[in-house]
Amino acid sequence: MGHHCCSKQKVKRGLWSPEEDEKLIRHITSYGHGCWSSVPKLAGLQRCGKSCRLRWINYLRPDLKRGSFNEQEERTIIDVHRILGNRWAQIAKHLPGRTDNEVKNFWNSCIKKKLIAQGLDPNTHNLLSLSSSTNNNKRGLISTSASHQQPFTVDTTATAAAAAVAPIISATSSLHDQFSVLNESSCIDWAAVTQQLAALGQEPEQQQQQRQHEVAAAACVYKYKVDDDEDEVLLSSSGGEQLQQDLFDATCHFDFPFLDSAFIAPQNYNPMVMDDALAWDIVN
DNA sequence: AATCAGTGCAACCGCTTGGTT
DNA sequence: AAACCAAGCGGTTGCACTGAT
Repeated sequence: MGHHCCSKQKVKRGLWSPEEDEKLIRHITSYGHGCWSSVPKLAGLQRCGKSCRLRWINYLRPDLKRGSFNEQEERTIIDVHRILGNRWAQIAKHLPGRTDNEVKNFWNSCIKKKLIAQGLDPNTHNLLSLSSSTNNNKRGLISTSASHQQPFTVDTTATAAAAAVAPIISATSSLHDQFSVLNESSCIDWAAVTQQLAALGQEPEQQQQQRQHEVAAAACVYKYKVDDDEDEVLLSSSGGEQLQQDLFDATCHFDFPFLDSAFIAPQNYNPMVMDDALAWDIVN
């Protein structure tokens, strides 16, 4: 089966030779790539434009960082994946010098297994035992973020809230059965979560910090709701007020806490939506 | 030494998105 | 509005490499 994009041409497939690499590098550094479909002809390559583009982006680009992922990068991938799901290109944007393909491969070959070994569902980041029940819920809190159709869909039922907060609580070992953080009105009592974190004084500082960031991230996701019909983000406060903003506006100006302790860019983000101010408190 | 299974990664495929005509 | 095209994206495949038997 040939490429539909270049079925007319006789194109080479498979691994690239050093000579082909050199031709592509020479061409792009001299003239830029312009229209990719014209690159093979101009560069003297018997490849399709798509293949050239991929080779350049994933392997030849000079700003690529080679070598294995470090601990910080791994942490970032896990944290961003928890929010965004399998949106590799988006995740890669948080890792300078890394490509979506690289992140995806690293996830599939390494991180996934680590999470499973830790008893976590790599798709939902929930405990494996909880995931089976929440998978039936089409609008699970963080789990549905794996679908790029509705990346921030939120289920505000108590079950979903419990599922969301479970990995955070369970990860703090002794708090396994502390689901009291969920109050009767089906909302997560973030202040209680914070209090319980504070009780973890004996936890190593770094671990404590990580845990706090996880709660902050979960708190943020909890605040996002996607209106299926309008394709807009509703940022809702627990008081029932709603602030509507364009999806892109909202996400573009939002700094996830695990990436930067400075957290949210206040000039672009309305702090009123963080009504219980957990995120501000625990980070600042 | 030969074979086999497992793993990691580069590359491909098909679909979607966005821009242009 | 429809058709077309290029670029981008995520899932999947294929192959080279490695370690175990």
